[in-house]
Amino acid sequence: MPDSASRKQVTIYDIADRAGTSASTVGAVLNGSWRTRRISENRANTIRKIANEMGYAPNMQARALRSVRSRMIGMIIPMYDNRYFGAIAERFELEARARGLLPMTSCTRREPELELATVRQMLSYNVDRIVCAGASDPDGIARICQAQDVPTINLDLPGTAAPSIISNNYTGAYKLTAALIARADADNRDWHEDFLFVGGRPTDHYTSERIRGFRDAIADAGAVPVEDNILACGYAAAKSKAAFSAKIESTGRMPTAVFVNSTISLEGVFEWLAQYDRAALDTILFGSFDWDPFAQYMAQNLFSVRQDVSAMLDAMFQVIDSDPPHDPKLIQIEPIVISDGAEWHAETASVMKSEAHA
Amino acid sequence: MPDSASRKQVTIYDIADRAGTSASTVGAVLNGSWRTRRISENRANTIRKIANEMGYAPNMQARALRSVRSRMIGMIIPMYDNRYFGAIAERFELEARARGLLPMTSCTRREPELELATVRQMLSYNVDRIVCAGASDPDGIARICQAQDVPTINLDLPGTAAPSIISNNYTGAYKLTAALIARADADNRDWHEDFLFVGGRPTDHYTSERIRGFRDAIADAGAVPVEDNILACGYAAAKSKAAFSAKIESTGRMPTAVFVNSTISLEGVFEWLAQYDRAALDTILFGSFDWDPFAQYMAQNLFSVRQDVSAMLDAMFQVIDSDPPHDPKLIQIEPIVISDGAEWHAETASVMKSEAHA
DNA sequence: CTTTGTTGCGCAATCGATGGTGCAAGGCTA
DNA sequence: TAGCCTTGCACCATCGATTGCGCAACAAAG
Repeated sequence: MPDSASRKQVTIYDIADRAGTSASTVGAVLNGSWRTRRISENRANTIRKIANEMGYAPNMQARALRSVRSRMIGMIIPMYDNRYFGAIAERFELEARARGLLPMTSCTRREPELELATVRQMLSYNVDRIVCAGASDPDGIARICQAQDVPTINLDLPGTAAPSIISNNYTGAYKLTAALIARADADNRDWHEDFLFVGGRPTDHYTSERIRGFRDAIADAGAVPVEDNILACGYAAAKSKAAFSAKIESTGRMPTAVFVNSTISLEGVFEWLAQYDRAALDTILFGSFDWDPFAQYMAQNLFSVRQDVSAMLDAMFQVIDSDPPHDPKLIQIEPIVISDGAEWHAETASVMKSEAHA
Repeated sequence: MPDSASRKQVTIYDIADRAGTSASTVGAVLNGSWRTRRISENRANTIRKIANEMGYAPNMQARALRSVRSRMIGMIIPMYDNRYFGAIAERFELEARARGLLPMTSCTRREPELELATVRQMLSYNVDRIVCAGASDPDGIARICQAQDVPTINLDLPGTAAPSIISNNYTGAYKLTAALIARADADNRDWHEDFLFVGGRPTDHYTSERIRGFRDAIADAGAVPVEDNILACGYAAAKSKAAFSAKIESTGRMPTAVFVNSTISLEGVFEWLAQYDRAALDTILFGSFDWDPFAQYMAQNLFSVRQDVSAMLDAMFQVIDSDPPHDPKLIQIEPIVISDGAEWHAETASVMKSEAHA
């Protein structure tokens, strides 16, 4: 029916013509406000029928222009290259769509400039809300968005200017460390001098919390954390590989246990071992903060922290759905420690001294 | 400056007020059409200065409403849970942004219904173009989009109604199979009866092409492909695990080599081996169609096909940028075989009989 | 001093949906 | 039968950017 050049989309005006009514009536019927506008049941039915026949779909640009709300929700996320962020993106899209929102996710590679540019671009399109997952500067983004009355919410990394939903990195690291210690003790292996922490930046929230959990778990096991064993060398595989390599060279022996701070850093450690000491893959106790299916099968003794993406996103959408809006507050979700594909339960959890924020 | 409720965004009217000119002049200056509208250099400069001061950003909804083009480009993709699609999404966003387009990627979980619904939703927002990556029914989608004059382009899976950029699955599978055979021969191991193909659906394009490459490589090596060894059991890890398990039980021995059709299927195979025969991880020759960093370190002898995402997306954007638009045509990009982290070169490549499409 | 051109810019319609307001027709009461 | 209320709908301004058209001012030409 629509001739190629002239008419691209069916509009309420087209429907109004066919139905012999006005566009405002059609609009009211099709957007659901017809009851309050006192359109008769009959007319509503005819209009809906015609709209169906003609294949009407609202022009969201026009709707957004007029009503200010666009029904789009944006999300920035560092990258898609690990299971954690992949799962976040997937779940986010699912939940957004379930609410009739158009999800717009964009990966910003942990580059602060790109994060800001992307947020500004999203604001240009009048997104109703922005989720900042693992953003470098969530408060800066929140400020820009607040200027345009667009609420934000932080995921994975906390901010002070908007509600934040994050994993409890402290307890996750504590439990992971405790699990490695329990296994080492069970195997009668001495870990006191040979327990490494590899990867991450000491300045970021994740890493500082995880190091705190690592230290506390060691201390609670009656040992003294060896500061030289904490190699917060950055995340990149190449960096963790280099740091691990240097450490091995300087001590001249393999560690008993290694806490690796991110799967990307774990890649580096595994690459080194696959290259220079394959056998060690079966003897070293690995702890990985973040889970990956292959990593899980790779080493004999790998414990992983799997962040509870479901729970995090449920909590986030609960905040989003809430009315009136939440104050900025921090919600921490407990991650899960996994060993051999199953959840690991800390018998030692009770000895944890301080779960509170530092 | 803007009081919270009244003014959310700076508009061309605000700027016009301040500059003492008309909105159309401001609009022309800020969208670049001012030269053809004969606005003086001076005025253009003042307007730009004021726009900067006031932090102007165009309302894309309004622009799209008027000019029909939205400067958004959509992409549907099956999932984010492997490196291949993750890399595609990341690269797509990068290139789109470089062209001033807002990328909108959405994962549709290989569900045809969800794919169509998502496409329709994107059309509602007037996206300028849609990329169908790994879509179940690219031609169906193309038809819907053509009705609204929105061009589509297929990635990863071909269609007939729009240009398609895909990996050469046939040569990839051929080379991967040849690499495994070469290794087995070098090790003096008999593979003739013990070469499995695991994973995928025999009806989909990927799988049928890869099976064809698998068969041809075996035939070209002078053997007869064993049909019972082709376990196209679906992709899911649980399915490949079950199929692999059943095969082992029925033959009572480990295969010499396994061609695994997707990393997700590889997960299932590795899971079974990690559970029941860890030692076999170091003896079986694995071929994985798709690359994963951990899988790469996992087994002693793993060859992977890494699809050339860079080349694919370059080719795709070349088609997108081209004017006049391309006819539907198929562009095949050669994937890369990787062994021990480095590209593997087929000495045997020359014996490949038919690289042509079946 | 009139005609013809050029430069520089403003006016107003337009895209499609929304929602305030107005108004006719019919029913009901006084 | 006038007055009033309810029902049912249409009219029109509006959101912000784009664009065809027109017109004033000034210069150059005749």
